[in-house]
Amino acid sequence: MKRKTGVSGESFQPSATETEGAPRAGLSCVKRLPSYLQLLRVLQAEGQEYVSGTVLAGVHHLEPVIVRKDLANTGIIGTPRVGFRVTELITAIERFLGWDNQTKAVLVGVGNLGAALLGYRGFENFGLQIVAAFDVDPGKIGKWIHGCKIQSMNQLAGFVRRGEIKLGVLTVPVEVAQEAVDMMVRAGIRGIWNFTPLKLQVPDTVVAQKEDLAEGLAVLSHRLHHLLAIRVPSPKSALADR
Amino acid sequence: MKRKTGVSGESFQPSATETEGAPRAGLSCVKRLPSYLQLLRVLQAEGQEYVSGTVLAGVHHLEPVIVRKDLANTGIIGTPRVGFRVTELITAIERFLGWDNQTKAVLVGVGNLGAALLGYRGFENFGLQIVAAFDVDPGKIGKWIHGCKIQSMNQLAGFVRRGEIKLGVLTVPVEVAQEAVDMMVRAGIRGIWNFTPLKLQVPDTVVAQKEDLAEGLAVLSHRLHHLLAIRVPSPKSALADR
DNA sequence: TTTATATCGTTATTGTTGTAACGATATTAA
DNA sequence: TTAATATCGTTACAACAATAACGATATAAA
Repeated sequence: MKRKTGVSGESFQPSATETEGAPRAGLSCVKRLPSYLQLLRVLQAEGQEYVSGTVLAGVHHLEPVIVRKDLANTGIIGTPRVGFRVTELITAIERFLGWDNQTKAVLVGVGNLGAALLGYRGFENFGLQIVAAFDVDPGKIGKWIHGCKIQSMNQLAGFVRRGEIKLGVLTVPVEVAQEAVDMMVRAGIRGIWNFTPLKLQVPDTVVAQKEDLAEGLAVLSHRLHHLLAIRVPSPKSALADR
Repeated sequence: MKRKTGVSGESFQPSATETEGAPRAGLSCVKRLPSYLQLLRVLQAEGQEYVSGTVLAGVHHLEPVIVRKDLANTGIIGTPRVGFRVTELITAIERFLGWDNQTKAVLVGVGNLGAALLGYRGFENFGLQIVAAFDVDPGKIGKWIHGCKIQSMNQLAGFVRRGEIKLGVLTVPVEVAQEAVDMMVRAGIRGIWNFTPLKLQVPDTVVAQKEDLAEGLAVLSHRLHHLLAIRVPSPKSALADR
């Protein structure tokens, strides 16, 4: 196994800013890892012991080499002609993403979206465990939604400190988003998953990740627009294919 | 047009691999446009007549030149020292994204997430109008959610054909996702906004856009992981900043 | 044993996206 | 009128991501 330290291939980044050791994977890699993980869990359940990068690539319509590079970032090593050990690979990806231990999180803002996220079981697969929900609406406080008691915003800071919660899900109306964020930051939250369309102001000791549905919709609209413009809309052709 | 004495020649322009006219905007551009639009609507409501790319950039923490390039893709032309006319800019972006006319859409799968999306008012700002919802659960069929009647999947094809619906929102459980998609495609749906973690199989007369929450969460986890690893977790420091 | 082949890991090349630089232009101020 | 300046649009350059190419290695077949 070769261990080149700073060759063009993989280590971008002005180096000195990062901590040693980690090859600093690209963003696109990080985004693809969960989809591998999802499939790997299925394979594990089926009792598959090994899986090749080629197979992973096929399912997700990617080039095998991309998969191999992505996986290399997690530190795993495969064997030629065989592939990767499924259990090992799951562990490697989970550790790389910080999903090896369930991360406790609070949810702020129990509207339509907030309630839906509380009810979403899938987060357990992504190392996320929403342990409490907060809102300002007296009509909601005290009620239970999907096994989670809704508490007053006044109780946020205490709860976060006591539980050493590091992660917050932000699903409040955009008008009060920054205010809510300030409270979360003061309470000690270090990462915010932002479902509002606002660019949040946070100190650089906190990371904010914006989840913007409009982005995906824009891409879809734009592509659909082109598609409909290019090919004459003929319902027949859509039928023929599969 | 300038004539620089470049050594490397002029083989740089995006060159017309695409259908005539459009300079073929990048994906990243398309993703940013909605956030500009959101702010522009606010400015319009405030009665602002002009806005500069610099201001737009400042709000979203982007470089002004990126904004100018993005806007250039929509075909708008600004005036130096003044900026862009707000109303014109809104129109240009909406037309570019295909949001100038409300696009009717159906939603398939009224679970937690589906119901939440039905209740989300914001889509009207994105040219999207969900006009019907479908599910297989007899317990849900016939009920109304957020002003939308839930219908049986058997009624999907007829409804889509009669209304000439082109867009579908997919919020079914992953196990039945492909099956639902096949029905949608046969009915004449041309664009699918996919909220399941499955890579859909669609003919190339249909575009499928995957909306993957796990992606964003992965990025957040990974960044948070690094942040917590680098700086010693000290609640004090988080307080100090803003 | 030898050969064929699927797959791995790495490096090289090409393409796409972001940043920097710069001339052009409209408003404001001297 | 002239000078200063903010902003626009474009081009040149740099950083990142995807693709292509290639040697290395483990299994299977001859």
